[in-house]
Amino acid sequence: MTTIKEVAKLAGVAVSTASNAINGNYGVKKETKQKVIEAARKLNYVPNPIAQGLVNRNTGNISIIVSGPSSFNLFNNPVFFEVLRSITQTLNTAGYQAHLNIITTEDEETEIPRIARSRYTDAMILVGSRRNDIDLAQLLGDIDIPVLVVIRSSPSSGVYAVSSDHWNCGYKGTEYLIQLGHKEIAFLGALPGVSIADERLAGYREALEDHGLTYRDSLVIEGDFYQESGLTGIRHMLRQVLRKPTAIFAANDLMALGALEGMEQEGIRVPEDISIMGSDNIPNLHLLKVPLTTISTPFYEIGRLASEKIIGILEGKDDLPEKIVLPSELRVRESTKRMSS
Amino acid sequence: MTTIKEVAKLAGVAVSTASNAINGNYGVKKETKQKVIEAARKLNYVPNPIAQGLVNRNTGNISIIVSGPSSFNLFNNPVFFEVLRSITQTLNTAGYQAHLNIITTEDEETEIPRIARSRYTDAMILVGSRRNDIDLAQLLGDIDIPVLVVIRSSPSSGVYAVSSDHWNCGYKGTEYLIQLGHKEIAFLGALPGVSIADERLAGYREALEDHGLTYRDSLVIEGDFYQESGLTGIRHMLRQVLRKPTAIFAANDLMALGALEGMEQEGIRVPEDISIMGSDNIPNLHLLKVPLTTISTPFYEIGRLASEKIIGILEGKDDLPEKIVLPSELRVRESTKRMSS
DNA sequence: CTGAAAGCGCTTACAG
DNA sequence: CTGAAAGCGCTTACAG
Repeated sequence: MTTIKEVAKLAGVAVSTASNAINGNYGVKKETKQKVIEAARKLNYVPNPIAQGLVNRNTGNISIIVSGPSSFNLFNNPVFFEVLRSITQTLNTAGYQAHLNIITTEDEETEIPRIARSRYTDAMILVGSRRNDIDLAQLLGDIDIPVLVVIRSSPSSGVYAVSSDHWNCGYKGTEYLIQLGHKEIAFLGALPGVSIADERLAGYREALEDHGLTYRDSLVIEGDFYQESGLTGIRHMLRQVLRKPTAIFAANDLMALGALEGMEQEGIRVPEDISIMGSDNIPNLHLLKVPLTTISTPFYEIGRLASEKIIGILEGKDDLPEKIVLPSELRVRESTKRMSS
Repeated sequence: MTTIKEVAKLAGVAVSTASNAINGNYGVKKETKQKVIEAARKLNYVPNPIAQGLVNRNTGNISIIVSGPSSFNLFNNPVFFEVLRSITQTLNTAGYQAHLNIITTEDEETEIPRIARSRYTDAMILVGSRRNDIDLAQLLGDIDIPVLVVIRSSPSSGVYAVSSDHWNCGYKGTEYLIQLGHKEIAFLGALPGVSIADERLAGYREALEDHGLTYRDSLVIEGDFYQESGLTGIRHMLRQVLRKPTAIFAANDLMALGALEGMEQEGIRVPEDISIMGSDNIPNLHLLKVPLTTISTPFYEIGRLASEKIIGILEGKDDLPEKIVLPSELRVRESTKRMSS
C-alpha cells in the first residue's frame, strides 16, 4: 500500500505539500501540484481513510440500523431491501460508506447506544423500529450523533424523519372502501404509541366520521406489521365480533397477506365475502390468489431523501426540512369489490 | 469522548500500561489492572476503533457487495435481505462491522477493485453477481484482501465460496418431475458460464439422461435469474417450440414467478396444462394463485457460514473447507401435478 | 511490572 | 508557495 510519504518522495516535495496538493486546501504552485498528482497516479495512491478519519474526527460511515421482531424467522419484509438499496446508493455516490446493523426490537436498547458510542459511524438511520414514540424518543435522546428515522414520523424534536403521509394513507384507503359502498370496515394493525400505526388509524377513523360512519373499537385489530399478526389478528376478530365487517383496511401489505391466509382458513372468500386492502405495494401482489389492492409507499424515494438529509446535516449544508413527508398512491387490484347491496 | 489518556491519568498510570491493562497483552499487576479498568468504567471509555485500526492495520469492517441488474426497478430479490441478515448478525456477534455496497453488474468492474483498495474493509463477501466464472475469476484475481462468494461456486482457487448444492438441486427437481410422469421437461434459467446456472442445468440434464430421456436444446430457456426474464423467456419458448413441454424446472423462484405470469398471459393453466417448479423457496409462495413447488436453499445458513469462514481467515484460525456446500430440500406445493396419461 | 518513546498515515496551523 | 513540527488516539517493542 503506497502512502503519502512515498508520493511526496517521488514528487520531490514534503508530505505536507503533497497533502495540500492532493486536497487543494492551501495554495500550491501549479507545477508542484501537477508533479504530486502525477506521482500519486503513478503509484496508484489511495489515501488511507482510517488515518484521515483520525485527524478529521469523522469516519465517513453512516449506520443503517434495521430493527425487527425477536422471533427471527418472522423477520422478513421486502421493503427493507428496497430501502437499503436506495440509502446505500445515495450514500456511496456522495462518498460515504454504509454500515449495516440488523437487530431485534429488544436489542435496540443496548445496541443503538453502543453503535452510537462505538465511533464507527458519523450518523445513523433507523429502519423498521416498532418501539413506541415515547420510548423511542427517550432511547434516542442520549445519542450524540445525528439520528434519522425512516418510514415513521419523528418521535421527538432533534430526531429527523423521512416518511410518507401515513394519515393520508389511512384516510385515502378507507375512503376508497367507503366509496365502494362498505359501511362496516375493520382496521388491521393497531399498535398504540407507534406513529405509523397511530397515524394510519387516525386517518381511517376520520374517513369514517367524515362519511357519517361510526368508529367502533371492536373493528380495530391489533397487529405488529409482520405477517403472522395479520393471520392471528383476523382469525381472532372473526370469531369475536357479532357483525362481521364487509371490508378490511390493513395498515401494511404483510399483515394483509396474513389476513388473506387467515380468511382462507376460516372459509371466507375475498373479495366476495370481505374486501381487503393493504398498504405499501410490495412486489408481486398481482400474482397472489387474490391480487391485493393497496396504497403504494415510495420506499426508494424515502431512502434517497433520508440519505441526502443526513449528508446535508453532516456537511453543514442541510437545506431539507426536519420532517419530510412524501405522498402515496392507490393501486386498485382485485381484493376489493363494490358492495352489491 | 474520553480517550485512553484520560483513563491513564485518572488511574495514575502511563497510557501504555493503561493500554496493556485494558487489552491484557503484557503483564500488568493485578491491582493496577483493576485501577485502570475501574477508571475506564467510570469515564465510560470506549476505545476509538479508528485509532486502533491505524496501528493494527485492520479496520474491523467486512464489505458485503450485493450486485444486481442495471435496470434497477428489476433489482429485487427477497433472498438478499435474508442473506444480509445472517451475515451481519454473525459478523456483529464476532465484533466485526458490515459495510454494505449495492451495485450493478456493470459497475462490478470498477467498484469491486475500488472497494478493495479503499482500505475501508478487511475482506469482502460477494452476493448475487451474475458475471460468468471466467470474467469473475479475472476480476477477483487482483484483489488482495480475502474474497468469498456466496450462493455460487468459486470461480477460481483463492476465492472462497459458500453455497448450496446446485447440481443436486437441478437433479432432484428434475427427477421429481420425471417421477410425476413428465417426459418433456423444459429448463428455465440458462446462463452460460455462470456456475449456479451451469450446475443446475447439468443436474437437470443428468437426471433426464439417467431416466432415459433425451436432453434437447430447444427446451432450454435463457434467463438471468430475475423475474422479467422468466416472463419473456417462457413466452418466447411457447411460441417457438412445436411440442410444448409438460413441465418446467425453473432455476430460481423469481423466474418461476415470471413464468407463471407469462403462462397466464398465454392462456396456459398451471398445473393442468404445464407443471412448474422453482428453486430457493422464497417467502409466501403458498399464497400465490398457484402455490409454487420448489427446492429450498438454506440462505440463513449460507450467510452464517460465509461470515464464520471469512472471520476464520482474518483471524488465522480458519478450520472450514475452502468450498462449503449445503444441502437443499424439495417443497411440494400445487404447481406440479402427475401426468394423467 | 511500569513508563518513555516511536510510529501507524494523515492534516493542520505556522514559520520561513 | 513550501516544509518542519505537532498531533489525532492508539499499540508495540524496549529499557529500566
